[in-house]
Amino acid sequence: MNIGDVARRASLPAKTIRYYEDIGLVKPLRDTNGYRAFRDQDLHKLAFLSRARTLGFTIEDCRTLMALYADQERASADVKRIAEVHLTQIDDKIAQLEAMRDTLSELVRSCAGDHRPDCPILKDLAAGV
Amino acid sequence: MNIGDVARRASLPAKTIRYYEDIGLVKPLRDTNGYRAFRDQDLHKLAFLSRARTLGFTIEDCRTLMALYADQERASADVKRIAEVHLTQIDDKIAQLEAMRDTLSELVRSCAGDHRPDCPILKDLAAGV
DNA sequence: ATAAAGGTTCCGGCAGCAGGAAGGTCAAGC
DNA sequence: GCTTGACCTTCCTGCTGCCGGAACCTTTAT
Repeated sequence: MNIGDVARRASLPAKTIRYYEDIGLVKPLRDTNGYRAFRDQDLHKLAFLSRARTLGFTIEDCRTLMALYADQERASADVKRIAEVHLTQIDDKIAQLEAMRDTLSELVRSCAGDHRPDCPILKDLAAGV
Repeated sequence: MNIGDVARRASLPAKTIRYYEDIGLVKPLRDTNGYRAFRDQDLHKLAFLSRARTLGFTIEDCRTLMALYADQERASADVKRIAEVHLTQIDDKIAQLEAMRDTLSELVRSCAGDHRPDCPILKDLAAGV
């Protein structure tokens, strides 16, 4: 398979796949013409990556997860721990965004949004020092 | 005021303040020794920036918001529009993170997390192609 | 023969800073 | 007067996870 094929099948941009090769996440063979030659195993890894990235795992997490996936002797506890830490970070991020949203939506609600200069949003921003 | 003073008062790292000067958000004077000399007006701008960044506005949004703040002829509608767009982006981001969280928490819940290799999390990740 | 649609490498850039090197400056204490 | 330590300065690199584009080669179809 050429890069275009795996790109379509793994739903990843070709650019991203080249980058993943660069950082050693996947190691396709090479045809005599210099084209990357992907095996099923490579496609499988890329699909794994695609899914893991969709779930928000960092590239480094992905690297670890793939190593665990390949290791028949792994303990599911190791996988779970990574997912739990990641989950916590997601929760933190959500909380942070919700705090922004709450403040912002209140400010937006209280702003007339007309031609006049008076604006509670700017007032809030400038309220600091 | 030196950079350390405003850093403390605006709760911003000195590094960040230098960066803001670099990109033209604030223009402190200079003492004869080369030190930045911040006026109250500069401090005020930095506090404004600090608050706006806390609410997640991009630097470019901040630039626009500060211009509107300075413009006595502004229409509050212009400010509100920026805030609304930003709010929408925050909502999108939250929705995306919640989707991740839902999937992930279910996977974490279903994983035994013991010494055995069997792991629903990895199974999900590899389920693609 | 040529053109379109693939592929290749390499370089630069994005946001929003942080870290660190190498050095100048200032106030206090001995 | 000298040192110490806390400031300050500029400059350069690096982070995450790619994307866009240039300049060029290969394959396939007409």
